[in-house]
Amino acid sequence: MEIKHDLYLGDCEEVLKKIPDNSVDLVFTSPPYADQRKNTYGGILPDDYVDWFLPKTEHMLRVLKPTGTFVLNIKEKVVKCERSTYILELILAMRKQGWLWTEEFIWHKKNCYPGKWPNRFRDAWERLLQFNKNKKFNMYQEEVMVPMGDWAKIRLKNLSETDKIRDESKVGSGFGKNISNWLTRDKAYPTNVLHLATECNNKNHSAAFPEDLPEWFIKLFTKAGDTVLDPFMGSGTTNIVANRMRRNSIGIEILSEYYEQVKSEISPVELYLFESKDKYGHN
Amino acid sequence: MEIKHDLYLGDCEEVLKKIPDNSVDLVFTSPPYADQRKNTYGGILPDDYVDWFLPKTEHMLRVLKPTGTFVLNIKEKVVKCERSTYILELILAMRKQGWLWTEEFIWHKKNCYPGKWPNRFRDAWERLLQFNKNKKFNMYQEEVMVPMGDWAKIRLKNLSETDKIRDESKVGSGFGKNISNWLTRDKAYPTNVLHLATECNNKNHSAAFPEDLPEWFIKLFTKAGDTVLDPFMGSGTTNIVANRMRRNSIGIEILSEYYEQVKSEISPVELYLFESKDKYGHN
DNA sequence: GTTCCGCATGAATCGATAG
DNA sequence: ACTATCGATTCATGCGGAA
Repeated sequence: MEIKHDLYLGDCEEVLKKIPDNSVDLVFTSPPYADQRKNTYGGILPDDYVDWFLPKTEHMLRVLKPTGTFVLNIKEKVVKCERSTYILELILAMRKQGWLWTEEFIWHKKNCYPGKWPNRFRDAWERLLQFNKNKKFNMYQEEVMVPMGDWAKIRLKNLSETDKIRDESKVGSGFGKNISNWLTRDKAYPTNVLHLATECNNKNHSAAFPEDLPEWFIKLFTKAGDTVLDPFMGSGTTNIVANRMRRNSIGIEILSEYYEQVKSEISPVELYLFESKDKYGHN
Repeated sequence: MEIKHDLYLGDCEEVLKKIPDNSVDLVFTSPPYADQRKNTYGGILPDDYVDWFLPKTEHMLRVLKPTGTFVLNIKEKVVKCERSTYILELILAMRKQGWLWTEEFIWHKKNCYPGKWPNRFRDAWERLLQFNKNKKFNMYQEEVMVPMGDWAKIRLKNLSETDKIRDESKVGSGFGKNISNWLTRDKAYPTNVLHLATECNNKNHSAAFPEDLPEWFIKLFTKAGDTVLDPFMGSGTTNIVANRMRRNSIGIEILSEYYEQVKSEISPVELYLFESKDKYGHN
């Protein structure tokens, strides 16, 4: 299997025009938040954010496959003692553009930024907005299952014969139903709340998010050989993870410093021998 | 100290008119969500929700003291494979009404509703939207501090194996690493993410939220003798907790069944002897 | 007094079936 | 085509009775 990584230096809106329609399986990105990272994109004012962002999502909508997903990591900051509303407005505007707002995941940052203020607590969560083109999209739920709670071990350890027969007793307790399903089960599906530390165990560079974050969504929404796009590449976490997971990736970055750094870390083409038990594939 | 509880039977918009301006320290409520509770509250359509709710928040804005806070517990449901947007629109509309959207807390429901669908995971969080009249408002942060030493001991002892695996599956981040930090400090400020389980009452009596939820916000935003209002009282959790915490309360409920039940549980006036070490006061 | 286990019950959501 | 109802699915928690 051949995995490619296309890294572009330039403004994301311009570069996106070069990418063909319906060619991307997952867009995962964390754009510069309003008024943040002033040095890179010049610091977009909260009031201007929607107008600045919409032309870009227009292109993302075009390049995304019908079965693909767009995951947007973002969190509004506080301006004059209030949460900014530009993300709410962005969601409404993107729906008018044709996106479906499928879900909002919460990233709970277990070790969030420290600080103390008289009128608020530390902000320990960010939004992960899921958008789609269609109601039907690819989702590989089994890839992100988590160990089941301990109660299962304790409760289902020694089931009596009557418990197994309880199928018949129509007391819809839910548990009587298909108890046999539970006997073999040691994993549960996760929820829409993700518990991840913010730790960027990167060597030196500060990434906007930990590798676990793109990894989780790449596992969930793509399979090996698919294509992942990050139009605001930054230090390239998404692309590096995609490479490790044998997904093709496209990265766009406006700052040559970041661009060169990521370029030096990822080789544009990697060859993988066919393996019947592909760690990240779905065979 | 004399604590009063005024319970009203009737439509919340009508009853609110009787309540004087600037008389309430905290509004904590969980209104019927759109399209939910059809059997009891008739079920407001998502498209009609903002228009239905705004006249009520207009009154809440009036009755709230300038230093007071409005906490709104709500979560949009899925309609045709998409999250409804009426809450986003409500926030924008309330700001035009004069509210400040100060913060959004997350209630992480550890035991959320089960189920499995091809295109989404279980919804494990709800919004707790904080609105204020002014940038300056009362906030008693010390009252909700988490006792670190004890918490760490208990937490570590009771920590299940799966918690360890689920949490720490990541880079050697630090489960053991931080223990020493916990032991040295007494208390820590919480964040804007609350971890509470929903109450699963085996009894007849069902509440929309656990008592811990209003308790936390009552501690945070009021002191003993202050006044708490819940315009959608339901089973009266907010008022019952307020009573226990020696806050005056006002409850409004449109269904006589709920109204009578709560009325039988709370006496309208309670007298408390002065105590120098008031468990819930701030002396 | 503990610990253990049976059990009911959730602000759910989708797809199929019925009017 | 469009809405209304119903069945199937799923997991964590606290209560209460038993050991």
